[in-house]
Amino acid sequence: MTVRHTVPPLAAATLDEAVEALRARGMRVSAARRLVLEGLFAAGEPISAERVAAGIEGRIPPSDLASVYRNLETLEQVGLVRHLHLGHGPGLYILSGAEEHEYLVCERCDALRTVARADMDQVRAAIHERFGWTASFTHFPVGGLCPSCATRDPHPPLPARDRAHAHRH
Amino acid sequence: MTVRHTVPPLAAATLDEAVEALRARGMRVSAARRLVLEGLFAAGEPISAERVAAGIEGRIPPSDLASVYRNLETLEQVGLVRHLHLGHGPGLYILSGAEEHEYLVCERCDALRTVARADMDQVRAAIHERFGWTASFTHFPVGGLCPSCATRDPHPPLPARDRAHAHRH
DNA sequence: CTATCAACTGCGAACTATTCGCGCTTGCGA
DNA sequence: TCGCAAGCGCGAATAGTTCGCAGTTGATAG
Repeated sequence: MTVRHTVPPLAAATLDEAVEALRARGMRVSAARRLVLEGLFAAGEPISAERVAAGIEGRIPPSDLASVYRNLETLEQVGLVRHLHLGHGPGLYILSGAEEHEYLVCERCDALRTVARADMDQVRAAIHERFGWTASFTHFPVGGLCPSCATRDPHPPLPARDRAHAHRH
Repeated sequence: MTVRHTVPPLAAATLDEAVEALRARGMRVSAARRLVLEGLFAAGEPISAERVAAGIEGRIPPSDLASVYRNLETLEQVGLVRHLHLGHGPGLYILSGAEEHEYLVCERCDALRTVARADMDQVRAAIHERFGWTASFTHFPVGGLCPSCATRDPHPPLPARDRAHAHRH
């Protein structure tokens, strides 16, 4: 996860394509590495290293967690994989698909919306115009409130799971 | 850091005001708690729990890290404090000032730009119009490339700190 | 087809960030 | 000024991730 988010994405449509990309750079295609790729192809959505190592609910054989992390990092350096953060909890990894995705998360209900990069272009333009920043929501999503949470009371009385100290008697 | 980012902010301009806010909710103002507040007022920028506990380079007496975390959480529940993530590394805490701040980080050079909430309103509007999301960049910043990194080569040849495996012989 | 050897693996331990359990202390209302 | 729950400080636990190292293996040269 220590890979900078400035590596150009390298889209591979299939496992074989990804494998080719690795070989083309003189990198080995070990069993463990191939397994990580298989896992990411099988998952098709952002997934934690832990879940890959555990075998993605039986879809691939379980493997060593440290190796999974190492391979995710390697694949990320190549550009085949990227990671993102959707709130607290572990980092999530995903293949850099042909179509780049960007994300919006609801900080109240954790709803996740995945959008094509192009759908965010107006927003990106607004940011660029105002701040000169070339924004990207692939690493950090757009946070905030989803439509339904925004409509409901935007500030619930209390976070529900802990109301200690919240009284006055 | 487990506090939802949906707690309404509570701005306190001075330590005394913050202390008053706590008392007004029947919460105690212990030495350790006051120290955390003093630290945040002294720092005036997003700061890690670790750094608060260490005494902010001698500006306040050092204190117990677990207590600092507990107090930050408590203060966050009240709305006096919020935290954000600027890349990897520890969460950073800051007082919710009178003027809400939002952030942009450069994912290549780590430059941080702090802007008033109002400055982001056009961007927020663009997001709202397109996705219905009520965006906020206080918890997750806008990621991307700062003006100067975007102008220079947006994809440096390699992340500099690790070019192992990067050859073909 | 086999040997070679650095890349890679798997395992355990280390590390960073954060939280918990618990017995002692203390802020504050009565 | 007393009582006692809120809060403290300490140590241990937990989650997520990385490191060190001895053993294994994929890709190439022969």
